[in-house]
Amino acid sequence: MTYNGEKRKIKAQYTKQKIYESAKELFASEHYNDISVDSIVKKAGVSKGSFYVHYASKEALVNFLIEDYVAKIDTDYINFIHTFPKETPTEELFLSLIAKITDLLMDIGFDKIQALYQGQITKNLDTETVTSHNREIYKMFSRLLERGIERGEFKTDMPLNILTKHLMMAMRGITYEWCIRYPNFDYKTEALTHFRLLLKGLRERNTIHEFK
Amino acid sequence: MTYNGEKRKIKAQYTKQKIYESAKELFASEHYNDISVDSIVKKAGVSKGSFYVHYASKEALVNFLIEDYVAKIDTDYINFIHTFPKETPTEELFLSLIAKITDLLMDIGFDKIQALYQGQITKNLDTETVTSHNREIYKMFSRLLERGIERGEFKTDMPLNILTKHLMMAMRGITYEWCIRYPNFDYKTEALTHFRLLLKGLRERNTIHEFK
Amino acid sequence: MTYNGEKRKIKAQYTKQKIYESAKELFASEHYNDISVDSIVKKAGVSKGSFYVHYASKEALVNFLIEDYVAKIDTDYINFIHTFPKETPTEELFLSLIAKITDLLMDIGFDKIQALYQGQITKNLDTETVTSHNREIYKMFSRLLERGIERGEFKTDMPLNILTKHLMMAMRGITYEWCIRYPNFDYKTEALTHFRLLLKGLRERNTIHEFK
Amino acid sequence: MTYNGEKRKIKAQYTKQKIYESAKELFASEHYNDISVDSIVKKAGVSKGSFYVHYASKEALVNFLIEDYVAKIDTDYINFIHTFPKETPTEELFLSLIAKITDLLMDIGFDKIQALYQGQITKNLDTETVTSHNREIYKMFSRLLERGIERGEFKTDMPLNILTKHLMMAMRGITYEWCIRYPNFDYKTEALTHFRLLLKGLRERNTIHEFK
DNA sequence: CATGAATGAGCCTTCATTCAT
DNA sequence: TATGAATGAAGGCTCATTCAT
Repeated sequence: MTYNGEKRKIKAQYTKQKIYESAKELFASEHYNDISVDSIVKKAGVSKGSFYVHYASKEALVNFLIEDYVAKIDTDYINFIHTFPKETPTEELFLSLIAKITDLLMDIGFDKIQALYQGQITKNLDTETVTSHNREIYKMFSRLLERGIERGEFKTDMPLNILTKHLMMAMRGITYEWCIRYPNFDYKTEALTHFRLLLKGLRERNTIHEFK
Repeated sequence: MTYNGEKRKIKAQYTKQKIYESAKELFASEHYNDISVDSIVKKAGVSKGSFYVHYASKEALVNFLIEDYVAKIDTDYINFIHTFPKETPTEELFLSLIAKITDLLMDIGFDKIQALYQGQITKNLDTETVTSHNREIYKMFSRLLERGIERGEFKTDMPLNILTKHLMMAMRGITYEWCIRYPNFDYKTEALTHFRLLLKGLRERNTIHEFK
Repeated sequence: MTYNGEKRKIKAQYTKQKIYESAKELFASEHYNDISVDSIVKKAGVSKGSFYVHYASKEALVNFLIEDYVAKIDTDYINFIHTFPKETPTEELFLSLIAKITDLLMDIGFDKIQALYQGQITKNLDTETVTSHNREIYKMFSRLLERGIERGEFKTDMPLNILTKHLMMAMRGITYEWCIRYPNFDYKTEALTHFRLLLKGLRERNTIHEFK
Repeated sequence: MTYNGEKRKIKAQYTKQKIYESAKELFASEHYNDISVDSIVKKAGVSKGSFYVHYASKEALVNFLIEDYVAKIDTDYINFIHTFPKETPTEELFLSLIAKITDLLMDIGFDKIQALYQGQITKNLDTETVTSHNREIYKMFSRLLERGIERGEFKTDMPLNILTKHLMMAMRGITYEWCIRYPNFDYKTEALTHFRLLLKGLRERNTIHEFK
């Protein structure tokens, strides 16, 4: 390993990064199908050949991009619950989490999220990574539900994991709605309203009749 | 006028149909963006020029495709409620409608619905027809909710139209989920479960605590 | 020749005429290259097949069109000179003729004339007919020049036919200018000014009268 | 930087040149509208993609073609007058300029000029560059007229700029004539004859000298 | 005579990928 | 590593002409 070799490696890394950042920005500002290798390398100020030195294909880069988004989303949830006092009602915690998620996604940017959802349905994108991201949210949802049930706030005859999946599906549904209604859709407010509606059905009560 | 060419007209109609069917099949088997006029005419066994004799543009044909799906969907809802006895609980009616919708969409075919949802988020497609289709479901949902409230089965502090919109959003969300999880997603069952969950929150009861 | 045969002939003539008229209008309203057989038959309300029954090709029809314009232009020149009293100065006659020509061409319409000039330079059009039209103007110019010379108003050391050709070329040049400058070009005024300039060079030196 | 690829650059330039030359030849041998990217690349022996590596569009290439013609035209006028002795009659200077212009245009080639005039009347071409070229000729004409008037050789009651415009129009008219009469039109001779005629009208009346 | 469906070459442009330098 | 010229299939669409009815 010579000094020169080290330098080259660093420079190469820098080039790769430039390509990556350019793609990221384009990904944010345009529709998925409008992004071309040409536009990426032009923005990055590198040659097309360089692109293929660092990434096997356009699709490969896009996959990295997705993973990155996912990683960012995952970042902050982890210790979320611990910031709340123990006596906080679980429903309140839940709605706070929803608010946090919507804030985060809006922070990431509508365009990227739309691209993500487009990608998912177009199947051009690897859903593996996206699914893995959801695992983090899944864990949060699951924990909160568990907490609610343990504390006697929630009651359900569904298995916990099934219930969790449905709440996640609801969250995704709202996000899809945001994607197709933007900008005429108040993402956060609608999400909160929707989850209030959903959680209502989980509340413990003394009613008797159970639907079939 | 003997030069009316009845035979030719029939043959022409056949050609148009062939193109239509080919597009339909491709639409079902491939991703929306992968469908080309070339692929359509090749499959139909006609010339490219022929395509443009019968359809103004590729987009026009796709719109016809969508409209037909939508028309098919609309067909059967109309007299749906009337097939049920008066004493049927509204929640049961509701779930039957959900079952009907999912049956219908599955009947139309996963591929077309996916294309529809793809189109909506990609904004390449005219959402006009789709929106109008939803109006029919909207009316059904709204009517059922009204019925439930009137009969003292449902209770809500939300305005009716807001509530209706949220239920529709939920339905769309489930359908989106179907689109991205297919074939590992039991559309009908999941939809029913999800709406059971949702409707639970609407049930009249004697509980006191109201969230915030 | 049966009655039916007669009727058919008449109807056929009518169809041909309809096609002709439609082409004429399109010729007037659009650029030459934008006229398609499709647009012509659509406007005429006949079938494409009919077009080829009556005209061998698109080009053939266009040639007929040109001939028609030319014929119209020719119509009125013929007895032009005779409407003026014998004592009218030839220069005045000349300028009147220029005014008449420009009036006529403007009456025919800028678009058609432009198409004509376009056609001439693009060589898609048969220049035969156009050339023949010019023969009429040629005759007029030639006669007037002769009159001027005979009456001692004009003087030139050029042969009459050469001189005539140059005046015609000037006329065409002005018209070309009109075509490329339209609508910011006062065709008639500029033509008159230009010919005043040209004719000045022909005036006999000891003549006194200054035109207008 | 050893990956500069000097050789490749040279080869690329050669390719670009090949495309350019092919377009030039087609431009010369065919009608403007018949030139296609396909025909150009076929003649050049390169791929269609290559075309778009070197030129943004077909129109862009055509514009380069025009600009180059124009640039060539502009080249030599500048110091033209100074090559003549001070005592040279202005009319003689004028006719020399006309001769120079016709020589130049013939040198550039009939085909290109025809394309230019075609483009101007078809309005498909940007007239910007063409108009700017004319500015140079305009200046020359204007200067010569001024000289003639100052030296008492010319006399006119028209404003200088109007007169200049008419002379330019005459020049253009002759060139248009050349375009539509070629090859049966002696461009240079006719232009000289025509301007002799025109300038005759400008001569001061008491001057004696008769040009050649 | 009239019809209009059918043709297919042609149009300009885009783009992911390859490879000699 | 880096370059960018070169590729060529593919994209949607136009249009003069033909021909079976």
